[in-house]
Amino acid sequence: MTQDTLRTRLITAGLEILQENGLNALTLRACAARVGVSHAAPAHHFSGLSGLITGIIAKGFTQFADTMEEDRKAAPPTPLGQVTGICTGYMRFSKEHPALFALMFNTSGEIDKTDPEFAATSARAYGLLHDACAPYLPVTEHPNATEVLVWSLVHGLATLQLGESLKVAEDNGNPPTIEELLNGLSLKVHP
Amino acid sequence: MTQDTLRTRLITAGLEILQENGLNALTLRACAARVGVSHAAPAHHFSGLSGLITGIIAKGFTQFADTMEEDRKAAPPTPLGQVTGICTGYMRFSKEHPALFALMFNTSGEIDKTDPEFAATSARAYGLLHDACAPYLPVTEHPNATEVLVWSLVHGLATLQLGESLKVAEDNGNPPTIEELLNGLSLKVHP
DNA sequence: CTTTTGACTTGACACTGTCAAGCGGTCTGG
DNA sequence: CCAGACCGCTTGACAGTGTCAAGTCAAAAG
Repeated sequence: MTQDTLRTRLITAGLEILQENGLNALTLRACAARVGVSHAAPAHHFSGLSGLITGIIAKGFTQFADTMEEDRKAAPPTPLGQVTGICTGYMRFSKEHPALFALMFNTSGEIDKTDPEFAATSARAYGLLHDACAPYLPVTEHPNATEVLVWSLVHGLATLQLGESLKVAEDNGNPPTIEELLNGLSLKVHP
Repeated sequence: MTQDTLRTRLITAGLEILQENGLNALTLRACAARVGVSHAAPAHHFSGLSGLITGIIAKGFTQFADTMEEDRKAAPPTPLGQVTGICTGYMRFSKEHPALFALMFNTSGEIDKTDPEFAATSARAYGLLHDACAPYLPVTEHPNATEVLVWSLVHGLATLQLGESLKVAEDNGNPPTIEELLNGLSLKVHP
């Protein structure tokens, strides 16, 4: 119990630090200090920094999936409405939690992908996108082509927008929205 | 002269460390040690670690543009051939230099975007993609919609593939290639 | 009541980036 | 010709990081 609450509190502290002070402020010692324990306490609940990060990311994927599901439920029940809702939630999460989003998709490899909690929460997030793409025909002969297309598109847009890379392409105002781009794809539903 | 060569050698050392030992091995002291100077020598040529990283990224964008241009020149001179060549080079660079690619598009914000060398080399890379998309009609009413669509798509695919996130969507073998996905977009050329 | 277990602390270690001071050449001004 | 300033670089220190070993201390177990 005490063990479980400290573990949970450390993850919560990490999420708060991420939100308030950004990615490079996320530190084992900072999490411990925020919770009010010694700097070595986290070692009894996580396998080092990478373990804590894995726990934070697992929790992050839950929030991520919640955000996507929220926007999906508020969208019209048509195939296009559902996938647009998922992608709108995808974009919204990346803007509301930029540091967490960057950490979750960090390719630096400091994350234990065999962690069961991580596997479960990330699978749920992927399942939402998968289901939203299911009504559509594959855009190529590859069976998963449509979901890979949509996922790559929304993820690339979120990442580039977060890094402000897209600003060079915005000679006039804002970039196109994910909703506009999805409309432009003219996806065909399964007959 | 000596100043310029040490600056260049530090950037080269950083690129090598990135390639050989990954992102978290990239260190001011490691770069200095590899070149054979003291740990404080880099401070005379870069404004701290962020300055060195900016220099490495600037050089990285040159290699990035070279890779894209190389594949574009080897592709058929049709609009679809050219944009496919650019995107193939984009994917190839991300696979051949994963750590550098991750660093270049790191949203952690430890990079000085006002650096003139960075601005120049990144602008060249963007220009290649921009030009390859120029023959196509915008996919929405937004004038830059097509290049944002293509850029997001290829960047998302590269990033997700690098982080091995796409593996959950690959029930059967490999994911669709960027070439297949571009074909599936059915982009229309300007009349 | 004693023992043992486990959560947590304390203290140390190597490593990081950054800063101040100093050294040793080279170039300049007289 | 040659003192003095300058500049590239070194040395040494500092706070901060993750990680490990040892110790503390209360609660559970015998």
